[in-house]
Amino acid sequence: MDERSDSDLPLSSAALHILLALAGEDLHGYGIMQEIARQSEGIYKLGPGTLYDNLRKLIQDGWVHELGPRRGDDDPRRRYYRLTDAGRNVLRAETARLTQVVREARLRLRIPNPRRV
Amino acid sequence: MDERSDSDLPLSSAALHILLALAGEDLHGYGIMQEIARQSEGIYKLGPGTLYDNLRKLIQDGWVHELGPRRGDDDPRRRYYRLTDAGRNVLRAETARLTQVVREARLRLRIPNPRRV
DNA sequence: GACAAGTAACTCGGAATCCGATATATCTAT
DNA sequence: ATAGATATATCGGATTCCGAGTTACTTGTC
Repeated sequence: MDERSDSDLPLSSAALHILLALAGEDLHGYGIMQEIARQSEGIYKLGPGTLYDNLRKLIQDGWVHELGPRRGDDDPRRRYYRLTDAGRNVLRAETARLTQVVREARLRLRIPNPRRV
Repeated sequence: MDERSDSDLPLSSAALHILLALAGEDLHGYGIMQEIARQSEGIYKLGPGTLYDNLRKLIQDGWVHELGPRRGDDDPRRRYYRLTDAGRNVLRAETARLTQVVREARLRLRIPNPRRV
């Protein structure tokens, strides 16, 4: 079980949220922005600058790859992106790391652990 | 229930870890670096550049304040820092936010929730 | 007492990242 | 036909990161 993508951690908030959005389904750029806003209930918003900067880097690192436009009646302007296996792995590693961080924070802040998360 | 420090979120990794380190006890700069390395088991390391950049900003924002050197046999070079109430509040808010992020990630990655965190 | 290693605070400047304003064009509904 | 939402993308200033380096003190050990 190769678990060490640790040198890539921690992910920036932008990268984390993009990977998280793509973990559910393939999305195009605009869709990623909407999905992130939806998931975070508007707390975390990401503009086009940050999105495309990050998308470029994520592709370069091999964590995301571009699918191009879909066939069918889909809007042909859309360019879809998909999480790679490597991308899924870093997201998994970052989730594990954040779990520890949250646990530590709960301990220090005396916030009781939820019975069910 | 005033819960909205949301505009300050998300915290950068550096800020989060500094606040987290200080949530346990007052620490001096060097001690913060060590505590962070310890907490993350060496995964996340923070050099002096990032530390002091962030410390300056955290103080400016009123989330941390400086205590100065301690009396007694303590190393007189040490300058201690303490988390303010406001700092504790943002840390609490960020913890809540990250809890959601982790939950969402577990869902999407099909990682089962732990019975006890 | 001399020496080394570790502790401690802090600066510097290049690199990376953020991020909104802006541009351009297309699609959808009235 | 028009308006508003959808969609991709760039640009450049601002912010942040971050390690190398600087200075100096403390705590050993020989």
